[in-house]
Amino acid sequence: MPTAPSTATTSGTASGPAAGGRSRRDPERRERILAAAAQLASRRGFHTVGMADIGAEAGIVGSGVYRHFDSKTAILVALLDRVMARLQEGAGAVLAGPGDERTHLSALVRDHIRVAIEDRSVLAVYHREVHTLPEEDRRRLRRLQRHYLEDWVHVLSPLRRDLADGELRLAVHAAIGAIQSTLFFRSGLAPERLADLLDGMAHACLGVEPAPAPAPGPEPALSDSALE
Amino acid sequence: MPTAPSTATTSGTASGPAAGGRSRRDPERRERILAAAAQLASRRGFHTVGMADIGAEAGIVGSGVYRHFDSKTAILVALLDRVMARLQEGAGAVLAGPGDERTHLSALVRDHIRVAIEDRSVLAVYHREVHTLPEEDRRRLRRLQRHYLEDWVHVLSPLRRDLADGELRLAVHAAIGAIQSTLFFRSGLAPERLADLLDGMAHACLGVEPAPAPAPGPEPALSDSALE
DNA sequence: GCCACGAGTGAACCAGGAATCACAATCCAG
DNA sequence: CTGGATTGTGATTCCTGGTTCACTCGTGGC
Repeated sequence: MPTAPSTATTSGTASGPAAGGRSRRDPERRERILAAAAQLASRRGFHTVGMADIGAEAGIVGSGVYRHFDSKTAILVALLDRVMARLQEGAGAVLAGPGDERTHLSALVRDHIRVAIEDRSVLAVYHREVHTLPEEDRRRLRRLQRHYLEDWVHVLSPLRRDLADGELRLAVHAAIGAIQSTLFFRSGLAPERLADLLDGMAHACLGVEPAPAPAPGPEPALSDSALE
Repeated sequence: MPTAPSTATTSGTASGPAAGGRSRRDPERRERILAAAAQLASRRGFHTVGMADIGAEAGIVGSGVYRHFDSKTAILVALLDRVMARLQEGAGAVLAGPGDERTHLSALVRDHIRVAIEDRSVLAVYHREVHTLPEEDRRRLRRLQRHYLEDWVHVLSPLRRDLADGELRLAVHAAIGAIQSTLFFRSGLAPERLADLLDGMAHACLGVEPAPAPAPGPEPALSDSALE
């Protein structure tokens, strides 16, 4: 019925302008959408959540999402790009700082753990969905990922002269695998304890004694990131 | 057009009975389908591969798959059920055998590595797709998975009296995470070397010295399983 | 040899969900 | 205060891909 469109459409649902408490027009809607997508995708898998779901979780209707993203996959790409960027920045900062290889390596480990805890769900989505991306984006992200890994290998290499190149890579993958195992189950441990244990096991995989912890900077509260 | 159905339908395509070389009617078509699904899903993600793809890879047409499986998800369930069963059988055999806790734990590690190498792609699919399953199947598989993990924890517990319950679980997850990291990249290493390194790192995560290797049974050639 | 049945095929069906559109409400600039 | 740009909405379109169906072919038992 294209005619008579004004049959109390807006007042029909309970979620009118007065619903919830948030204003209708939200300046950080885009962030909310990303958070919603990350949350839902990490729980149910990206392809099983619809635009309607994402919208609903972000406080708008499905089609409204297209005001902020060109397509569904654009959301995914934005999400994965962001988490990859976080990892890179962290690694960059570590390697730019002072210290020998061992200190650097331990700092890399700690930073990865930090991201795994803070950006838990996004990193989980990354791990599960990179390979479903369209050719181009996948290639790009994979390249970044390779660079990131190369940083680890480069630092680990002088500490493990006994390992060949492929073996170094394997060790790095395993260490990261150990860390990221925490993405897929609820340990219930306190964040600090969790981080410590992961730290120990990652170092164990790498076969390197952890360097003494550096002076901890301003400590942001650990949670599942600003995104959520 | 229900009438006049005989417009040279069969002779149209070039893929007549003489195509390929395999006989048209294949007694192990079902296995071929599972292998195809595992292969494709591990590479591109289960939801991005269509029935047509699976069929094609298995040597038949898309709709033909329904002669062997009720639905697309039925294929996935069959796949995941099978790999979970493999893990369970392995663990069952280990625990039924002789030896103390350390021997058992090392055997569990080795068996998981075996499955990770032999059933590589299926295990990868499991890891990425369990949570997309319909409620019921997911619950069932998760329960089995929990039991399997409980076996590990139960054996590890007396060897790591210093760890609390949640911490034991974390260690087990991390060890398995380290092992399964091999599912997601090509190390290029020889299978034996790969297995040895993974063995070492898994034990390192668990904080337990590996028990001496048992007498190796009849050694089946390592490859990506009979499925592929 | 013949018949029944299982496996395979191509076409058609159909649902669900991504994307589009016209319109309403809101906010901001001038 | 007012007009334009922006954000949100509901309905509509459109298309991909899973599923069904009528039919054919090859095989194995009688």
